[in-house]
Amino acid sequence: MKNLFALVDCNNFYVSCERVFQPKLKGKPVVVLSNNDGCVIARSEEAKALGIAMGTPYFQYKDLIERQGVYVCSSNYALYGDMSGRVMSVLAQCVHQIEVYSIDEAFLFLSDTGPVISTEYARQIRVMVKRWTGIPVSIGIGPTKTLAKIASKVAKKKPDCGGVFDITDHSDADQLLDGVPVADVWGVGRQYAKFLNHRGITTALHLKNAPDRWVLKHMTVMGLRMVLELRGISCIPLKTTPAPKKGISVSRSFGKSVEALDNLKEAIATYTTRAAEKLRADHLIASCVTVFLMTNMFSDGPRYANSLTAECPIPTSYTPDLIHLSHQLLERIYRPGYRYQKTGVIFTGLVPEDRIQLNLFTPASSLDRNQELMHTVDRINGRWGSNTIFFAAAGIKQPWRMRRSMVSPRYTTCWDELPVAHAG
DNA sequence: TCTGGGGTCCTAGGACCC
DNA sequence: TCTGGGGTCCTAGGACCC
Repeated sequence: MKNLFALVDCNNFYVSCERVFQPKLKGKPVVVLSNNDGCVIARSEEAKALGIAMGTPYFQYKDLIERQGVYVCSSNYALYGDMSGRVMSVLAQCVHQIEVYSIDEAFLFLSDTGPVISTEYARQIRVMVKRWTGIPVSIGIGPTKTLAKIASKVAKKKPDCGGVFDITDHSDADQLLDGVPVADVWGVGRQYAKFLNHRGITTALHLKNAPDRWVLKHMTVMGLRMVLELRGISCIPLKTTPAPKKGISVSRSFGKSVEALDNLKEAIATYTTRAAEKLRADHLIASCVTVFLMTNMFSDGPRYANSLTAECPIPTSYTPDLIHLSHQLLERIYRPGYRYQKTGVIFTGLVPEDRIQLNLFTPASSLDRNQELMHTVDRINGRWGSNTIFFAAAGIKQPWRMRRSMVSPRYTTCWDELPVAHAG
């Protein structure tokens, strides 16, 4: 029996989302910025051709961007998340087993008992996704996830392959792997790339042929798994049901640095509120809360970073209790006299909400009341837009809010911002 | 002036126990 | 000079992903 993986990868996903609703951006250089308009996190092909690199701070390109007329978008995750869901639901209709790997990627499992394994079928999937969502994708096929990943990169680069590349069809896969820089292998990041290059392992083929024991010693079992996958031995199975979450966190950099404890408390209350919403959406309660804060680690000036974790008296998803706890933690790590750049909250020890352990002093009825209150708040905010009801602790003016100066409308998730079609 | 956010997994080393 | 051995659990830190 033959089993294969296909990796479906949306091309320049965030840029493609913007282009679906702003067709004037087609064929033009476009970049999408991270939160706070910090760095470039997506680029159109035209922007890549101008030499704009991934992850580089926006301000470094301001001149180039102005000179070349590059169109700039602040990131709009409400839009991208919604578009992602649409792409994934099309894919789910095409195969029996799918792993949604990230906002813009999914692995499909192809076996000869399921849908037909063929580049022809993959091309049909591609056309369907484009027609139904407007998003262009590339598809790579291989005997392991790692090889499917490599194949998808080839699919993007080869002009004549129609967006689909099957590495198992390739007459000389080794020659192909020799053309792939080792840094492009899934699982090889900056540190390993430096280490490997230093030792003469510069291509995917070199890594494939590296001795097992040496790899195990220097790159742990993760490295060995990568090598075996390059050899066509599948070690990383498809995860069709998402693993239960281990943590939920919300953090943001400030639009400009913050010194006052009161402002930090507003920010922490805001992030805690958001994180608690996520908890309840997943029907979870948190046993532990961590709060962290830090100054800007890039700038000169005095630096300070700290974090503190505490256990909840009883695991909960009740926003007021969580804000109370995170404020206590913040006050304990706050030091006056620093210009803070970022703070955040992390919930861990997540358990399903129906497994709540009562303690002796908390009557069950008050928990029910709290739960009902939160449920009502979530429903109202879900219906009328987030922050229709909010906690006073989050503040109103929020001078610390992040920058998002060039954000596009929430075309698909907000009634007031639907795209408008003009006749004639 | 201006450098994202939210996750995962693995390992080494310390604490603790018998 | 010279301080057991082996297991488990937890945490911090480091690597990675998109």
